[in-house]
Amino acid sequence: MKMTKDTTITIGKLAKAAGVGVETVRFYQRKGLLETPQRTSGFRKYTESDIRKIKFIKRVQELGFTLKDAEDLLGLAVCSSETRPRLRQVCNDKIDQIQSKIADLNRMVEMLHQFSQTCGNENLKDSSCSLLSCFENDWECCKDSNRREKDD
Amino acid sequence: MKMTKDTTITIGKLAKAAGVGVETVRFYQRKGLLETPQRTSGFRKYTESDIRKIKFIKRVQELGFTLKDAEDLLGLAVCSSETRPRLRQVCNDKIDQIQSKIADLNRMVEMLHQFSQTCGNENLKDSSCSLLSCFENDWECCKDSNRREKDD
DNA sequence: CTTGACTCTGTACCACGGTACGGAGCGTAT
DNA sequence: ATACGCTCCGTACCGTGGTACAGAGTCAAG
Repeated sequence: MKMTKDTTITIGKLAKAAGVGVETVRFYQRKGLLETPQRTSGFRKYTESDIRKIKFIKRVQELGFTLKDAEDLLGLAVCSSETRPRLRQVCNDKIDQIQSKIADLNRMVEMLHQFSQTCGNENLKDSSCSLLSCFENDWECCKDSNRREKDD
Repeated sequence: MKMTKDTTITIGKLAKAAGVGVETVRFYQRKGLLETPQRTSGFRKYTESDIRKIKFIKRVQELGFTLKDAEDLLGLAVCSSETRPRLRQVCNDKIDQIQSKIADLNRMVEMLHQFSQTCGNENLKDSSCSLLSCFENDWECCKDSNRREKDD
């Protein structure tokens, strides 16, 4: 069955197409991530675009973001001259956020590589290694500098 | 006060030093992330290395990993010829995991940049943009290919 | 030797992101 | 027209990662 722009589907079809449970769809609606759909005699009617939205949400989640983040990003999906400045802001903030995360992840991979090479070496005597101290030496993870403080 | 290798501190000092709540420390202990500490007349005794561990856990979490992941990584902290092969495996799996996440995040930044440039353009007429379709065109996020299937 | 700050245990509660009912109503195929 | 499958709604429950008590014990300073 070819799905056109106007084809409508029920919640079960939507859920299946998007790879989630029916309850999840209703949950997203309650949370405001999916707008309240049209109904035919009480049954929710969905379209292709809802499938895309849900898949989008799931991808965003997989990348370590929250449903709130997903909502923000979905908010970018429709923009007008009114909303544009605010949306650009959200967008740029998100980019910064992601890039700093990428940098952190890269450092983490670095450390794991290093660990794998030095500590995974059969010739080293036992207990001569510690991932923790690897991190300490080269990664700022265990120092207070340049991390957000939390002194009340 | 200079903290030597043998200095012991109470749970409150530990929590403060690591930037978490006392309850969190006890929670990590219950979960097995921190081993059961020595006690003096009922009070838990901690050392510098516990501070490092907790900070490590928090960093790992910030990068989008679970406490279980943090536990695995902490497991790498002490290795012997016995455990080494298994630890290398955990380590390498984690590297793969992180790298695939980095790749995804990079694609996401790409898309947001693109969105910011095309849709953030004041000269475009309203509603001519959609983040969702940006993603659809260039990112595999909304296609089923090369993603884990979920058909039961 | 009292007072105050800390610790102990256990249990309850919280937000997030769902998942799983039960008891209805609806819609289509035979 | 009746059965079967889907949908409705509400509410309850789950795992994760904490947070917040209450009521008791301990330690150190004055």
